[in-house]
Amino acid sequence: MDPFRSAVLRVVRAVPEGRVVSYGQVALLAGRPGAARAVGAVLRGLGEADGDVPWQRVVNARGGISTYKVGHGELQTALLESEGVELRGERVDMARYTWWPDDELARRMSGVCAQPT
DNA sequence: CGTCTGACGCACC
DNA sequence: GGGTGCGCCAGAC
Repeated sequence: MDPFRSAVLRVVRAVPEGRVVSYGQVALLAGRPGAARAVGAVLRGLGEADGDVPWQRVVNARGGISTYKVGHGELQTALLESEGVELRGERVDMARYTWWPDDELARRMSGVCAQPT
């Protein structure tokens, strides 16, 4: 009942363990390029029923942990490290951990998943 | 409708 | 590297 929210959760759920994506990336993959802030708003509203959404794999474009602003920075960092993502200071090495769906997966996500060249 | 807000991003300085 | 400003989208009033 909320296309945007559904698309966001679908994309985030597709991110593999040990990999990360940025808010802007999620927005793009969800079919709303530019709606990075709105993605954060969706994740901010996650509840108990969304326990299968790996929100910790979403960081900002520079690999920074944005959840410190809402008091979840320590938790997110711990969760990421527990799945093998190394943090340099308070940031993730995006060149090394960023995930993009391959064509096959993109097809399965049945959305507007244009992959940047 | 108009305004404000923010788990953002980018161009600048 | 840090800091500022502005545009962005979706929601809440």
